[in-house]
Amino acid sequence: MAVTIRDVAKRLRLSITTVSRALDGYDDVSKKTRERVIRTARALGYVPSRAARQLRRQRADAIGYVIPGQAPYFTDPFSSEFIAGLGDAATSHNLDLLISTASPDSDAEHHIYARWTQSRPVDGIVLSRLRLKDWRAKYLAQNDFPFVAHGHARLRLDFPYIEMDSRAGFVQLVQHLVARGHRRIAYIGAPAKFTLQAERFAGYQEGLADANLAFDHTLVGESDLTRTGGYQAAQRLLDLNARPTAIICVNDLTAIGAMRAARERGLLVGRDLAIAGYDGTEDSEHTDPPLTTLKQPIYDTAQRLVEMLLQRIAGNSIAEPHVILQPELIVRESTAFDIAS
Amino acid sequence: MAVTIRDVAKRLRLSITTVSRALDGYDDVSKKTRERVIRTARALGYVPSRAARQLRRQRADAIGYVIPGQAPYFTDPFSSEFIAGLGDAATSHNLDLLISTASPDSDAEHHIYARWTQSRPVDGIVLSRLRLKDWRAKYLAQNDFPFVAHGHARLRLDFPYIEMDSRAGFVQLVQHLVARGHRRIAYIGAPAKFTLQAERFAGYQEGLADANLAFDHTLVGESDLTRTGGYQAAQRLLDLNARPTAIICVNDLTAIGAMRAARERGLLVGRDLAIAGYDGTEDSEHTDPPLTTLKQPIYDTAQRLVEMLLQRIAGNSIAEPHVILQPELIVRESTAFDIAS
DNA sequence: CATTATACCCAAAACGTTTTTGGTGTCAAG
DNA sequence: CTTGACACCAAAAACGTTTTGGGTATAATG
Repeated sequence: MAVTIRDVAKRLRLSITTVSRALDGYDDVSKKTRERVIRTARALGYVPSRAARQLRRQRADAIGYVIPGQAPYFTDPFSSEFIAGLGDAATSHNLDLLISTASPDSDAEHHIYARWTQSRPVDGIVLSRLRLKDWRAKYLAQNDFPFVAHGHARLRLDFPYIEMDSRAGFVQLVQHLVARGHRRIAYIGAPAKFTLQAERFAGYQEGLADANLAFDHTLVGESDLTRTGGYQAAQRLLDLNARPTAIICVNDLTAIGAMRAARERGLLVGRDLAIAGYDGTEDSEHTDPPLTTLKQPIYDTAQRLVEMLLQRIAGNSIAEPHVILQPELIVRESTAFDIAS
Repeated sequence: MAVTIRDVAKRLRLSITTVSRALDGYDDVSKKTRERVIRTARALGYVPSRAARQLRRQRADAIGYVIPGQAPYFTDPFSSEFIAGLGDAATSHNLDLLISTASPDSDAEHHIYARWTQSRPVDGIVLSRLRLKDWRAKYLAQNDFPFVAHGHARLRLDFPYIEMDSRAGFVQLVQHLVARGHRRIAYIGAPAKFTLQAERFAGYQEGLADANLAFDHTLVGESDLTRTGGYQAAQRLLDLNARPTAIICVNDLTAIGAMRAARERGLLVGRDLAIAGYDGTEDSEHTDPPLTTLKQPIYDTAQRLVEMLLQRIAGNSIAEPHVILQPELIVRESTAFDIAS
């Protein structure tokens, strides 16, 4: 059996009250006793029981995150970098991080949020990959449950979030391609329900309009944000009679899949066809050729979100509750060369 | 405030005992009462408090996993697929999954294991990427804390694990390369402390011996299991006077980095240089050219490990406590062609 | 000497469950 | 009528903390 506060108290012939208060640094216990307590507590290897503390304090000292996994491709570098950021921030604040997986709008997803808000194993939740009408945000707001999000929703709700101005990013990306001589620029997006798709697609269209290029819906494909999704969508685009000379992809994984489709058709990416992605994951540095991308600070964002969430849980007002960051355009060889139009 | 068991009892004019036992399906409460209880419990939205239950039952209904993260490259596809497997298995058993990150043998790592074993927010722990003398396995075994592992250690310890016979896999891989005409086959490994390195390196050497090829230590490089690590190690190998014609990499990420180094030197992977990896991640399908690899069932292994861990926690003996699986050699273009030796 | 201030410490309640132990009422058998 | 069995229910203890509301010395002050 683990050593409890009672054991420490008994050993020192003190009350458990005093031990508790000594360890918590209250000033109504003498310096000498406090030191004695701390010393023997450490000697005995005493660590407070999490469950007991939670029960008494009515908080869990834990935060939760549900990976938006989609069988059979869970392995999204965005998620894993995001989780690393959450995890590191959590441990540095002495919190636990609870992880679950559920595909968007599934029963499992509903179930996990219900459980987490009722049974309260977590004090707050981090949301990512928001949807336009995000039931999670609605539900959590309704139940007054603390949460923060990466990205925002199209709802009349006020919650703290960090968002990338990916719209501006994609405008910039289109500009870049136009400057390289591209006129037929395709776009491979994500399902329409995701906010990120709305933003990025709007940026793509705005970029076209700015350059006086007509929007052509046959040049728009859809991916499920995986490599395979990008591969499939690109196959269709590249088999068009009037093939695009450039493809902008909603994320790096999609772009990696698209590059493969291009290679299979004997196209040299960078020369015959430009491809660009979004996220700036480590993947993008090592593709052939290295991938032009819009980089977002995933790890740092995750950390900052945890800080915001903690403020939210503590009931403090947040200095800057709506953060908007600019993605950084990183031009690499996949779009580096002029195209003969 | 959340609704407690007391509220349900009061509403029904029953004791909390009866409510508790009714909900847990004991047979000393009449069918009629049980149904009434269940109905109003649901109507009131009652969910047992996790903390209270944990405290009373002396278990957490949660398992823990520490991601072997290494700043600044956390984004390991192995980990994220592994986590997805753990997460899905956990939710399907109504468990929570606690995640933390720590780099191997760091203070943070010691700290987290101490906390988890003492403060008991988890009932058991899943280990991965074992080390030859793994202090974690030693520590957990000493403290009689339930754990299972992916891979095993070189210690006199008996714990349940699932392991790949990567040694045999690498022998097979060398054979494959030899059959393609390769004679100078290099190897990029991981730090020596990892079991996986010992296994795979041994397989590489054994394969050479089987083919009567001399072992040449200059053909051995070391990576930190990341793309960048592979890139750097491959640079050295490819700048040798007597350059290898094939490079076997300890994992897919390393191989992806090595491919980049090859491209930068104008070498066509598959024709001028063969490269192979290990893991069979989705990455490997989409590289240029697609990567030959040894595939291991990461997701399924994670799920199975959770099952084993639950048996361990319940104190049951495990039918098959030491599982050894064969990785599957997937030959793709990166090693597909004969080399002119 | 009585009073107050100060410094330290403690008993007990509370958090929300589960489990142990025992109690009451009904009915059938002796 | 007594006894035992059975079905149902409840009181209370326990899990290990934190917090509330004192309490007791000792020293300083009037």
